[in-house]
Amino acid sequence: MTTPEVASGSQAAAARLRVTVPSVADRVAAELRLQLAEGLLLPGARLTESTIAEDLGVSRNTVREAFAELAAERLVVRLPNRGVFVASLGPGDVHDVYTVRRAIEVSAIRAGGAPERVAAVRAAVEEGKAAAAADDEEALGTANQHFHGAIVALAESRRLDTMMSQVLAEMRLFFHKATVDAHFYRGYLDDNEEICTALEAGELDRAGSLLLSYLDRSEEKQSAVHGD
Amino acid sequence: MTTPEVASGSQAAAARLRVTVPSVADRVAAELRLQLAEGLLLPGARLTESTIAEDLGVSRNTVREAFAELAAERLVVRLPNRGVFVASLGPGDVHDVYTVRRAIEVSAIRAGGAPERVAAVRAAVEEGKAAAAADDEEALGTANQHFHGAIVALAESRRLDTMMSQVLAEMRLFFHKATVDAHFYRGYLDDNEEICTALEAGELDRAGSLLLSYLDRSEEKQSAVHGD
DNA sequence: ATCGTCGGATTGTTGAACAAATCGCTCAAT
DNA sequence: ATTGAGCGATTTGTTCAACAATCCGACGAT
Repeated sequence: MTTPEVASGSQAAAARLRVTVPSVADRVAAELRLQLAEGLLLPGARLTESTIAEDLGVSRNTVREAFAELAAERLVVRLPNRGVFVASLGPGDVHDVYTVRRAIEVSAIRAGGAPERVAAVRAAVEEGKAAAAADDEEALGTANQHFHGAIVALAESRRLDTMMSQVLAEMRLFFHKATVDAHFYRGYLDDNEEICTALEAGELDRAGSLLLSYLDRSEEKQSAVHGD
Repeated sequence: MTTPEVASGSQAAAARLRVTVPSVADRVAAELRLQLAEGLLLPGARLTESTIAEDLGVSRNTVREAFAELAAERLVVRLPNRGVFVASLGPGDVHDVYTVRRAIEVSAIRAGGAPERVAAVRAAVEEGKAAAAADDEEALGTANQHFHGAIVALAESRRLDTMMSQVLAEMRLFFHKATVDAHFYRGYLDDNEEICTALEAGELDRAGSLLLSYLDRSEEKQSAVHGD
């Protein structure tokens, strides 16, 4: 075979197995992603190429490539000739994001999944309960994300997985405002539990409906926080 | 306001209204996308930076940025230190792509849509019929894509729209093989018709089920063509 | 207050350079 | 015959410096 085994079915595995050091651009992107998630860079903030290049000790061109990555993930917006800014989501975007989540998550749960995938969902539920018992709001938030990530993972679709994680990354951008209410996720614990048991019982349609109603309620709350 | 109206709800409109010449990198990416769609660049083919830079009369760095765009869209795969190659999808990817389509399209049609959006779906159906009458296989294919694009558009979600067009772009990559059978789409005309009328009648669940079965059959055919 | 104009700062793009990695080949050793 | 080391050519990854184009804010004229 003259062409290397590019993509194809085994690409995911190959990419995962391949021993490769992430490029500098990738590491810059990762660093920025981190700062984004930590709320160090607030929505609307400007990212100046030269500044970041100096701060991270890399070339401006490399920063540029990193920006391209982040822009593709919608974490950042590029205004031609004006610069890149941390994406800020308005009410319309909140609805849009939830529309995507409804599509992805409901579809995944409706199709069910292998037992070990279902077990992963259960694990996320327990993780949430533990976090609640420990009064660890931070852990509660990540547990919630694990829960929804596990639901998408039911579909065993590489593309759906990345779409979901991108959407979750987008949401983290404005969660920093939302979590002023410390008990934000607490109310969803029972939802998750109920959805999970329905899933385990094979009542997929019911699980889907529950999930759907959860997402609707969640969207409503988020919209409220976001001055709709 | 110190920060420019970045993103937020009105970003889509702003981006659409803004008078901006696409950057050189964008134009390079567009050109490559075109060649990809035309089948000029076959899956597995290598894209050498310097060659393309010369051919299009741009800098190698600019080509690099274009590659980043295409890689984000999965049209191209980047193998570290080895180069970028036209993505080639294996049987697993076919299933994956259809999983995404099921999620997006079914979700969109189940939620229904504004009358003018439904009308757009109808228009795509008629477009397909006209193409069939004219024996224009090319037009038949694009009409089919318009149909499914219109279905997703029902949801009025910017993100779902771009996800769908990316998936369709991915599919075009291996449609070049699939369309050896000239009557490929012909059989789907009746499906589209039926789905559309169900949609117009407000029978959303039925429309969803029909669409789902269509996608399953379509996947099966594609998998068969792709040496499963 | 509104409207040009001008200067500074930042982005977009280029071209050249160099280290590092990969590939294909030769050639010797087993 | 196969393996493996070595080597040269090619290509990618990254940096740097430069320049045009664009944008922003301030300043000044009306």
